[in-house]
Amino acid sequence: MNDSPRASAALGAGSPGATQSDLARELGVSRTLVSLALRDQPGVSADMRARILATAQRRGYRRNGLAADLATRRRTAVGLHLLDARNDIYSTVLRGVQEVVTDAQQRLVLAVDTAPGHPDPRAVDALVEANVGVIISTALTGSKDDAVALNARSPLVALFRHIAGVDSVYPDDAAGTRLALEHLLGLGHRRIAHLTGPAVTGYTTRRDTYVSVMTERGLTPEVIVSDGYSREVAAAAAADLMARPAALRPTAVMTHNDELAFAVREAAFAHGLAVPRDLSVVGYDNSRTAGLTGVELTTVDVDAPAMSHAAARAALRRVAFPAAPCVDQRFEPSLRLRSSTAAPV
Amino acid sequence: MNDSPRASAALGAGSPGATQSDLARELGVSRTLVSLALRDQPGVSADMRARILATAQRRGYRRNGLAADLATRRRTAVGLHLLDARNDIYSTVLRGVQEVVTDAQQRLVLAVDTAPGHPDPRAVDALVEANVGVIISTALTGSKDDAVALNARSPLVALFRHIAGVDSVYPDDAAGTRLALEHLLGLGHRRIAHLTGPAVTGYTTRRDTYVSVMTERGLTPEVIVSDGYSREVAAAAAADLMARPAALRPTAVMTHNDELAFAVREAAFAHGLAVPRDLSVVGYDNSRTAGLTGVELTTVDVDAPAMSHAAARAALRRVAFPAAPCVDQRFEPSLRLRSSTAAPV
DNA sequence: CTGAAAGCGCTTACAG
DNA sequence: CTGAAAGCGCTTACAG
Repeated sequence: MNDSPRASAALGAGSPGATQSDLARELGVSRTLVSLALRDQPGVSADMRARILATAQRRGYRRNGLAADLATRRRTAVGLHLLDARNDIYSTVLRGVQEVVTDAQQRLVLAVDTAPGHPDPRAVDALVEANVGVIISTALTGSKDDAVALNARSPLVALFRHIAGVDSVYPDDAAGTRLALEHLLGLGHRRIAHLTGPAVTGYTTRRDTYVSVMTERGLTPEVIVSDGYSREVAAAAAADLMARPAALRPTAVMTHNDELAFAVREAAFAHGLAVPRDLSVVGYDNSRTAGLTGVELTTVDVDAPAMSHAAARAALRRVAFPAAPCVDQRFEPSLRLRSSTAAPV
Repeated sequence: MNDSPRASAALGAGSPGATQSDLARELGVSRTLVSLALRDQPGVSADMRARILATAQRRGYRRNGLAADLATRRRTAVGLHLLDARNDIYSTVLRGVQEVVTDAQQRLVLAVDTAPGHPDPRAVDALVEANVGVIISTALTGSKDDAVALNARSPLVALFRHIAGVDSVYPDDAAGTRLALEHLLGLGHRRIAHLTGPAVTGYTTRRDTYVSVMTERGLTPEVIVSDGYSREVAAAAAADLMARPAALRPTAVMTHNDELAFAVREAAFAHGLAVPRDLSVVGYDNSRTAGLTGVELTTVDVDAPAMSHAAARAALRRVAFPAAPCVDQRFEPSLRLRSSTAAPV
């Protein structure tokens, strides 16, 4: 019952929140002194500092980080703007960002856009109202001008997208797409479709590159658009594709992300098609699920953990040095070969 | 270039942040009036209100929610304390909570405990310093006393765990475990092992029930402990189990969550065992991954989306009515039969 | 080394 | 309907 320091401290602390004023009053010193001591700033005698710290400890003092930010006129919290947390890749992002931000003892405020393709200004607004000093966004689906304008008001880190004039951490999507496509072409596929999300600005490199590569090779590109980026939403578009007669069906599908690839797989199975025998599927992201036995999705690995760490560090840097030059960090993707692809029969 | 209202608004807004004082000065009125008008409070003439709103709009005024909270001495933000965001189930929780919190126009502050089993007080402290009004925690791995003490300082909503005296939203784990076990027993399994996470207080109902049920039936329970709850960390324990000679190996494994079940599957495959022919596996959570073709994990469905919504509503209620009676919401799990279980050979 | 004053952006009584 | 004053919990010059 008494073996847990946290429990006893909490119990001893009594009701909510002693403030610096409370401590100052109890010790008969000024609030300034308390503030200085608590932050380990110079200008306090060792003796006084020790007394203040001890009292703070005993009273269970907890600093109000928000009030401190307000007084400082600094905004130190990091905002994270996610597209749809159900995608595996965003869990990875969340974890990566959280690790770095927590290490730096900073706050992480979250906003999730639930309607991808129709970016919700409320999500970003909420972050701005929460007074964050920087926003890491994986959901910059607007124009570059929009992003640059937003960046001018509230610093931005674009994750997974490159925007000149804004801190950007992103994969080389042209290279990644080529990798995937060349793999399929090398296998002998010619009817290769591309399943992508809603036609939002930004994040179009994968699609554009797909079209270019196909055209270069004298092949006909076919872009299928899903209403969203989650496997649930994409189910309809995938089902339509699989319902075609064999002659009109692609022999391979490359998707904008792994979630869409899962939708294609499920649709294929539902139509009695085997993967990769009747259909090759290659995803994009190398999410954790892609590697499970029984799934084994060939996919483009963008090293999401590394990119998330980089984005978080860029965010922290931006908060610390508002005038620092823009970060422009491009990651080279690699192809992760698994068993969802094979030569067409 | 000019078709986006957001872009033009942002561009027109100029540099960071007009405050209420700025608006008041520009209009030659008091700050009180501006504050009232902006919050749509009574006591402002329609005319004045319109002028204030228009100016706010034009200047790109953005309310500082933190300063408002400070002035009000109210804490309205919701803190979410997660165990390890990589588990599918936590993505679902995050999404569910976010939906409800966003609808209520509230802030969501996040903390993730990366070292489950060794709960990190920093994570909760960070939330408290962020001045949240309530913390939804899926990671209450301490004693009930600890939780009750914490609750006294900063309101808590226990998600996935029942703690008397604290708002709790949780599955009936005894029933869920029985469902899973009876399914395996009905299939004819007798050597059934249970894979669980680190021996932390809390979240022990599944394990305890497993032991009870096995004992009731005159069978020998065998609890295997993994160092953590993620598939990566559990790989070692799962590999040990699968490396046993067939006679000592269980014919079925029931796990504390789906992540651990995935670890068991992979270990089984790595040892040349087929699921369910050589080994039946039943998970717990019905995460999204469990339903993928090729995975098809039999698992206990706890309806995580519904529980997350309930937890978020409980949190909002607690912020609005600090003295409200405790929520105690128990969900009945159901068994989701898929193809990872079969009769032993 | 210590303290009194002013202010961050907001809201809440209290007067007029 | 409108405004002057005080305060939320903190920090930052500025004096002594």
